[in-house]
Amino acid sequence: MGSASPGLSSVPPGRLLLPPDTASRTGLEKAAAGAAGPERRDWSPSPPATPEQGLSAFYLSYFDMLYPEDSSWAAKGPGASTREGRPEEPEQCPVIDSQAPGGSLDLVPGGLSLEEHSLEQVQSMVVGEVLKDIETACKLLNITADPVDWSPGNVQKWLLWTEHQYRLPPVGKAFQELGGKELCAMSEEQFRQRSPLGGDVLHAHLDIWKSASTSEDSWADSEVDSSCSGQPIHLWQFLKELLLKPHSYGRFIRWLNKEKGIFKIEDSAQVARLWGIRKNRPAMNYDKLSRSIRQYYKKGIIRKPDISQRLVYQFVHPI
DNA sequence: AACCAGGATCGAG
DNA sequence: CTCGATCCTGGTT
Repeated sequence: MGSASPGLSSVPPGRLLLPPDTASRTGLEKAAAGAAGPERRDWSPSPPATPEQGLSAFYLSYFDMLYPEDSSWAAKGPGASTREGRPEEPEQCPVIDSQAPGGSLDLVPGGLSLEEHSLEQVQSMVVGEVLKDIETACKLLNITADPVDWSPGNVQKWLLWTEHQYRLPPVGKAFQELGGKELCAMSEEQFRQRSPLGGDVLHAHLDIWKSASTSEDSWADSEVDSSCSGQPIHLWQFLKELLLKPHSYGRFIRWLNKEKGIFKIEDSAQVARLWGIRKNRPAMNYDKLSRSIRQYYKKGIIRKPDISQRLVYQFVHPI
């Protein structure tokens, strides 16, 4: 049992989307069941705050892949009742800190909608993971994150890789000569026609890439703009800004406990880079950024949480 | 090696 | 004067 459930933040880059030998089977099914059927993904207790259509569809499935063991509430019999046995809303999501499995963090004081808050944190984390994995895959395959830009060769690479990751029957031939644009325009039905066995799953994964890359775009241009508001922005404001958009920045910085204002910087270099861009300070790095954060200690704006962890800070006056 | 704490200095506003 | 950038020393993980 120890083999599964990898430490999330310490996963080797080679892992990519899902450990082939642990959760591959179930994860695959979930990916198909969760992401492929966007019509009936009403599992979310509260409507997502963002307009992104596809994203919420694969939170569930992805969450499953990441936590093959702890997802009993969504577990379906292998191959059994896939369509009927639709998972209930998660009553209580497992604590989702990357490390610190033992003490970890106390989620929510209790009382109000625990599911919503936990769900939010799950979402921001999962989105971060998804984007990270896609980023890794892009580097590995030397393709862009946006499938629309893929050449026929890129499409083949992606197919090969996805087939390999998810143990799908090889279907490259069926999609030969197709560019990214055509691929993205294809319906799930058309995918199935070309590949009766794994077509629906492929389509589901392409969907994930599509929605992930659109959120990437919004990240790209919002990092330039929004400084045009005028007066100089404060670091703490900037950090809250990033935290407000987990879809865009969730892989860089995210809430560990929004109610308490506890957040974690997941990618210190990237956060520093964004801050440098915003302030037009190309030499910015995390060393300097963190020094500025430390200046907030005495001003009572940010502090270290009670249980001090690396890269984890806390707003003194959370909203 | 990366993170953390905090003193010192400097420039912009 | 405030705020943040930069640099630095020294400690911790």
